[in-house]
Amino acid sequence: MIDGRQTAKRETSQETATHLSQRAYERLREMAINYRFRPGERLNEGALARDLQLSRTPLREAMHRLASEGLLQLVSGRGFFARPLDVKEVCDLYEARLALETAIVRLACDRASSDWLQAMNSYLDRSVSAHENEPLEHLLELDEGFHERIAERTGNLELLRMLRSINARIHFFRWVDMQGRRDNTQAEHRALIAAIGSGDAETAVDIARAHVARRQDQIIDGIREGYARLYMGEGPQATVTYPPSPEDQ
Amino acid sequence: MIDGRQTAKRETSQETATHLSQRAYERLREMAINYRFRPGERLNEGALARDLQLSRTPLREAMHRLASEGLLQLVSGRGFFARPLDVKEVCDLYEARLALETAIVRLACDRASSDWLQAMNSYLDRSVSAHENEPLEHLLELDEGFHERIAERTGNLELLRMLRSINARIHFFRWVDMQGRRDNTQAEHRALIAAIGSGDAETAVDIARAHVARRQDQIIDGIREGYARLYMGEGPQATVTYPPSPEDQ
DNA sequence: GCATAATAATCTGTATACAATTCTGCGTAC
DNA sequence: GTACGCAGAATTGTATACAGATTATTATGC
Repeated sequence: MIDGRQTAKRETSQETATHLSQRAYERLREMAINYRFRPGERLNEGALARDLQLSRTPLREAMHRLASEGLLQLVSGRGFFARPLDVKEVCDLYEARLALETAIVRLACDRASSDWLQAMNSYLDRSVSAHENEPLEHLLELDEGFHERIAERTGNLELLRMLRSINARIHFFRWVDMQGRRDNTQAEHRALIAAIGSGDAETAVDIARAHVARRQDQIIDGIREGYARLYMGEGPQATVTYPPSPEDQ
Repeated sequence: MIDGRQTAKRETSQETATHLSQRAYERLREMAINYRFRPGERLNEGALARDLQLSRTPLREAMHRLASEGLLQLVSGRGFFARPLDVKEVCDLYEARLALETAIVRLACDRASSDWLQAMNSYLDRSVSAHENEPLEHLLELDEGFHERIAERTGNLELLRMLRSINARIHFFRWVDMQGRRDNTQAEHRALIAAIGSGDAETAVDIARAHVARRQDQIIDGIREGYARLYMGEGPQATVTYPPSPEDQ
């Protein structure tokens, strides 16, 4: 485990203390998304259960769900592992995101209302006011929220679900990506909303593609940078053990 | 690497003695896909565990995975439910499938090789020879296999994973759909492969769209027919209990 | 010193136990 | 006849126990 175990960032406010399995899922998900576990690290169920103050039964239930979402790996007989920094996988995810965004934007063009356009613009207004001296994490959340709102607008919960799942898995790499160039995406977001509003699907798709597309070398650079960041000043990375075969997803 | 796992087709007889949790997952997945459970039915963990001859612990782990894939529903405090026949959900799934297929076909156009084209045509040859007097289930599997092979060809494991997940969830409705019109999809499949082979993305996408697209009323008809089929000669459907709110996915 | 084998410690996968909640059936009131 | 309430039964959610497998550690040979 890389960082402090209890982040307690804002889940304390809601903390709808439902069932332990659900709580474990939420905590572990947040940790996996942000690579709080070393890539490829084996997760010790006993220790994790102690940290989260629950027993292994609900913990394992949560871990099975996360494995099913691609945020953990389950290796038969050896337990659960944090996902490794897999270049191919991240490239695939970026490509899949591009495909999803394209379809989503196209659908949104048919289904946008003037009320919705106004709401989106005011969302961007709020975002721009927060753009200076804001923690990067927050800016990224705003960006994810923007795209997920477009997906919501399609009315298609399955497309939304898939987009969210992908966003969770590339979250860390987008965060690293933003560290390098803290550029302004506002203009592109405005243009995208405008194109959607005018129902011009081709223009909207072009904007979206230019906005979300990453060249493979950019992605690889981001992963390399992320790797360095994760291990900067940390203990010996030789302790990292990779699972032999991803025979389970 | 893409197809490394057992394709969940012939594990029915003598289970490869992996872990119980995995076995429960495969069995339950097959049951859920084919609506062996009544829509909306609550699944009794004790009874299921007895039937599958295992304890509730691995069973629940499998159920959590299936819930995460949308093949079961988890309602807090009340347990797991078979997914209901939700018109909106199935329409969303068909629409998402169309979006995925579009993107997949477009990518495949760039990445098809002559060897691969030949393999696909021989796959279609084998399919056509099996087209008469074959159980519908088998024909549907051949069709799913055809589309998943195209997805494999993109090299993108995430797109393939998403397509498989969607196919699992609409499998039953496609089966019902095929019952009505046992038409020949071979010609369209041939044309699609030809278009992919010539690298003509726009034509390929058009063919794919025409091939997989379903109008909403067609989908609704299929669901209605499926409903009738599920309850034909069955007990009173008043025993079916729906979960009050899908507060978990 | 290095590789290999034997042994101890740890960990996973599963079964079982149990408390808290939910469901069921019946009785009662109106 | 319908609605409400309550006790008993059934079920879920979680903790704990334990066997088998895996990993770490020590011992041994060269």
